Amino acid sequence: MNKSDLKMISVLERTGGFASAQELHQILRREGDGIGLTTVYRALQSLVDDKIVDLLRRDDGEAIYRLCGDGHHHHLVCKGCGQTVEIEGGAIENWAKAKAEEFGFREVAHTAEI
Amino acid sequence: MNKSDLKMISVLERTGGFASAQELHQILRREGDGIGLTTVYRALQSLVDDKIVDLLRRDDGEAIYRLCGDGHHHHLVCKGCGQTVEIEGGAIENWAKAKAEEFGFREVAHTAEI
DNA sequence: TTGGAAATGATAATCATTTTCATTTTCGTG
DNA sequence: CACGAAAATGAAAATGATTATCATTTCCAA
Repeated sequence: MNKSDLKMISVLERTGGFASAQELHQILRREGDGIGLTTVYRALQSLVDDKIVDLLRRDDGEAIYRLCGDGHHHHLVCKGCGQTVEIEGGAIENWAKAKAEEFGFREVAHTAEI
Repeated sequence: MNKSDLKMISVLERTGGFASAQELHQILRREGDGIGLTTVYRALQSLVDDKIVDLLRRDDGEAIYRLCGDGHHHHLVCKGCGQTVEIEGGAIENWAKAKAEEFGFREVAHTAEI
């Protein structure tokens, strides 16, 4: 956990939602931070390894990141107008957990895009 | 729906599971088909547009394709040993549909990774 | 047969991500 | 403080999937 890691956590806290490495790099640059793209990728990878950050994928395959644990939730996104609704995912959690136990899996993680 | 499209459907039928464009191209080449990589990408894109093929993403972001409609299902994949279990997804379907209607969305599509 | 539209594929361009590698910073120890 | 090793950094090049170009070939209706 070095200076760059903390910097990335800070940006992710400020931006809230999801952001790609490239976007996070641009944001930091705009704020006057001369951090390099390489370091951004390295820090994010390190945070993902430490389970501090979640790694997801956009439709085009680009990696996007967000802080873990700020209350797990799901979204409904309209592909037409882009409107987003945040919803609680209790049902899907339970379904996943039940199915996992049924088949003898542990430590279940999941993502759901509706 | 041209000759290349049909060729791609045929390979996808033969390979069964998921495969990337590069892999499908190699398979065809191995079989003596001189089809070009460009055409493979174009045919797959066309099939996705026509809802004949599903486009998913591997963990590393690479696009993988499979035929739609061979019975919709879900998988549990152990991140440790790679073992895969296929399961029916009735519960998650229903949850998605219910939530979508609750918020006034239509034409719901989804993917779930457990 | 023929003329034009659609299909094809080699090649180059794009773009995110990873590697390489030389330089700088950090830090413990004498 | 001074020194050196180890970690961190970032510029630049390499990689690999995907897309855009564009000249050529195949199809097909008139």
